[in-house]
Amino acid sequence: MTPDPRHDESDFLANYDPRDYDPVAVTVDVVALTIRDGALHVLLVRRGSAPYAGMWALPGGFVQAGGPLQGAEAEDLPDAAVRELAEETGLSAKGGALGRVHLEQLGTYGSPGRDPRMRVISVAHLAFAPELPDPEAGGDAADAAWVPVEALGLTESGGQRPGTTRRLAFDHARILSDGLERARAKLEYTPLAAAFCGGEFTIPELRAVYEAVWGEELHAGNFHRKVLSVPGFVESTGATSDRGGRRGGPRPRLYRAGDARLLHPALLRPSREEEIR
Amino acid sequence: MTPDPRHDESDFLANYDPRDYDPVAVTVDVVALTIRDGALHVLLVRRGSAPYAGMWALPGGFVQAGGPLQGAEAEDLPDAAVRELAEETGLSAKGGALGRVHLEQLGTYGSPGRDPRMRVISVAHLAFAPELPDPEAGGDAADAAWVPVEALGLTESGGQRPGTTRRLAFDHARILSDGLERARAKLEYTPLAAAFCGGEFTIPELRAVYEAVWGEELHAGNFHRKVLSVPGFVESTGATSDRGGRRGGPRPRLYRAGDARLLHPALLRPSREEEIR
DNA sequence: CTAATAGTGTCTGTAAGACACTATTGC
DNA sequence: GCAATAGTGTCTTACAGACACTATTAG
Repeated sequence: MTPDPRHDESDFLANYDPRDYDPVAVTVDVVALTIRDGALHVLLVRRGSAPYAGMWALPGGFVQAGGPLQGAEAEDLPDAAVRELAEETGLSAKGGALGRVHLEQLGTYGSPGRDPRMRVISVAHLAFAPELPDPEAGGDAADAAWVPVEALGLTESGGQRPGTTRRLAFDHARILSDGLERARAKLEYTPLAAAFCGGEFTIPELRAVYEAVWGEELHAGNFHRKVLSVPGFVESTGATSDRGGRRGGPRPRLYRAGDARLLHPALLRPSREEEIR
Repeated sequence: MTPDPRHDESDFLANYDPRDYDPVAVTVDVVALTIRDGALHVLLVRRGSAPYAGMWALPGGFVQAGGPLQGAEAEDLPDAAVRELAEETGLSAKGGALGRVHLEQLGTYGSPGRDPRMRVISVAHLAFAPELPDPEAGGDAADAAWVPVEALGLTESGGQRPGTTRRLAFDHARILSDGLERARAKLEYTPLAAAFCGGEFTIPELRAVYEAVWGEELHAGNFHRKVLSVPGFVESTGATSDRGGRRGGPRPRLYRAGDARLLHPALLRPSREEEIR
């Protein structure tokens, strides 16, 4: 427990000059997912300035470091993610439309050369949102929209198929692919599918979330029984929806999210045989 | 697809001056785990300089940004993690003792104030290693050692119990707790337990890995059957160990890691009932 | 009316966990 | 010899998926 006397903290700060170091920028990017018309959508902005001007990108931007030069308060990473979502889409943060989104860290992307301007480390986040209004472009964004994930032609290797009209900037195709895989996995063992619904939802609505994220049809009867059998997944409100299914059928009952943080037993995807090896 | 003409890339670079921005530093830290004497150990270094001089910390350090000031090549995040492991422990990288460790990104920690010197964003990594030699302190480290995780008195909330002698610097107790939880979860649905063993191992050795990481005893017979029944988890070498169990018993057969990347069905922890809510 | 849907019942195959048992080893 | 261990057999229970069926709704 003998401190090395070569340095102490005041010594470091007295001798430290940021101009001695090559600069690194830190950004946050957000993969914000929602369900619209039964299909999985991601929030994208069209870039208004170089690099990749005109291409589509995940909403994001620089983290406020805090310090004397820019005067802004230092912000935590999740706060930066929410701020960027709000700034570039016109959606209001706390208490507003963004108040009910689930947000978690996805991963950090820092390969040299991923941004042509300088060394940029991006901390990607993943958000699950209930149906939100159309965004309004703001900040550096020339446009902003909920885009069907299907239309982006993502490949397993983190790229986009040739011929896809909406091209993604930077390594955002890779980040989005990773976010989708995380979302698919999280639906298996957490109750986060409910984060895509509002406060109250029916079991068929919940099933539609699973089908949209997994891209597979599920057996309605077995799904219904499974959801109710997992302790804490959903709890009944006692009420009944005021409409039946889209093309007929009885009025489903209403539920809200339960208090479980993990699903046990998990709700596994039907066809995972291919991914195992 | 009309680029906003206000900026182009050369414009940005011509007007960009890092001195206009508050500096941010990016570091990598590594939670390196191994099994020694049937107990889970983590690699720690004792800090030789402020801040937190004399306290223990995860091995880690600044990422080489690349650029004219320091002259170093820009390095990718995983490469930085391996380099820091090598520098601070004397273990040799590629091809050497570190060649067979599993390394993955754990998460990024960037709360303002987590480093008293300046704004520091740390990209934490998680490593699973087979039994490695004792490390030799290097770089800024006054000491380096494999430390039993049990001796660190970690609490669920990411702190350390009062009275624990080895105190962890920065938010490293939180990072280590997160790494342990990730490790426990990964053993359930991936074959990564084999990364803690050498190239060949017996089923009882593999069971000892699970018991050390999960902190629970497993039923030997059922574990044996389960491991062999999961396709691709292990494959037989045909050989037999040259010794029986520590206190007698037949000589177990030898296996090596199979080609599965996911375990299906998963090998679930026995007592997860408490964690669900 | 017709077709689709919500919700429940039932059956079957698979797998996990408890227990039992044998054969083989270290000490 | 004794105690511990590797590996296998068997039984019970739980659960996922397939199928069937009824009641209720939209159009």
